[in-house]
Amino acid sequence: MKTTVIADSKTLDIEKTFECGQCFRWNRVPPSTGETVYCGVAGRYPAIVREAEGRVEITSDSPESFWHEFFDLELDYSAADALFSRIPWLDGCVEYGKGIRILRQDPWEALCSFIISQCNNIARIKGIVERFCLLYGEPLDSELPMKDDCAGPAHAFPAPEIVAGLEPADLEPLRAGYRAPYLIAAARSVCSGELDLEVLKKTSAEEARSALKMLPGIGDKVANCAVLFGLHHMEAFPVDVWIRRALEEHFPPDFDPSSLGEMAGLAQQYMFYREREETRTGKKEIK
DNA sequence: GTCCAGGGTCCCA
DNA sequence: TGGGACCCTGGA
Repeated sequence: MKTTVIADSKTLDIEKTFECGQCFRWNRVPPSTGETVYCGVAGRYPAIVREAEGRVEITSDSPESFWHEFFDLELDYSAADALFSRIPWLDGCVEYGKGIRILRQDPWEALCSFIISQCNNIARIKGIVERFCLLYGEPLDSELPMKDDCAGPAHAFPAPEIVAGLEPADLEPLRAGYRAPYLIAAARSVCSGELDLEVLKKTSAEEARSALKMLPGIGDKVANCAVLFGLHHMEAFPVDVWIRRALEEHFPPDFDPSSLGEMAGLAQQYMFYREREETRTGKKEIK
């Protein structure tokens, strides 16, 4: 177990990164003075991430290189930021969202998380994911001093091999409703080799999207989220109710998000974060 | 207590 | 192309 500094807090803003809706397994620990602390699990590594005095440090068992990759610190966002900053309203989103990183999450976990997300709110999505991990995820050995809402031993995300052997009734405790059969179908497709998520990382975003949409319960939105957040195809641009509202309100009717280029997904996260934060903090009324 | 919307998808007219 | 059904929950 060791603690290492992985970034300055301008490059990586952990609050924005964990709260911009791309991940569901990181929880804020009630704040003590002057620091922001989250705990969660990435892959098989439980971790505590702390931001204070302009630095982000991580306590975990995993090598520093793992976290560099997870937080996408190798990729330079500055050219994309500059491009987005030339577009009215989106320039403000860049300012608002500076420090967001598109996490390199496990593709299977991302796929399941966004299957669960459909027609659901973020608090409930997190609850379902949490119960899923507790019930069917492998308990992880860790000396990490989990505390408060991170209490108890951490669990890995349930492996597709486990989920493939389940029946919808086995998932009833999740209270995932009609989404439960979709999770099982996805797991069976992965286990049979029909759907190979590692291969889809290397194909085009379009090919990956089409392959995912063959599965039941996966339409445009969920497929795009899995492609962006799980496969790290940065040009994917998921359109949900928040983004639709933003596009209608702030862009010309013929605006094509693909004009935002190969990093369009980053713009999507900036927009999503601004829309949600402004609504949450009351700077903006919901229509 | 009721009502409604929540990072959708699918099916059928 | 549009509307309803699908599960369930937190907040108004």
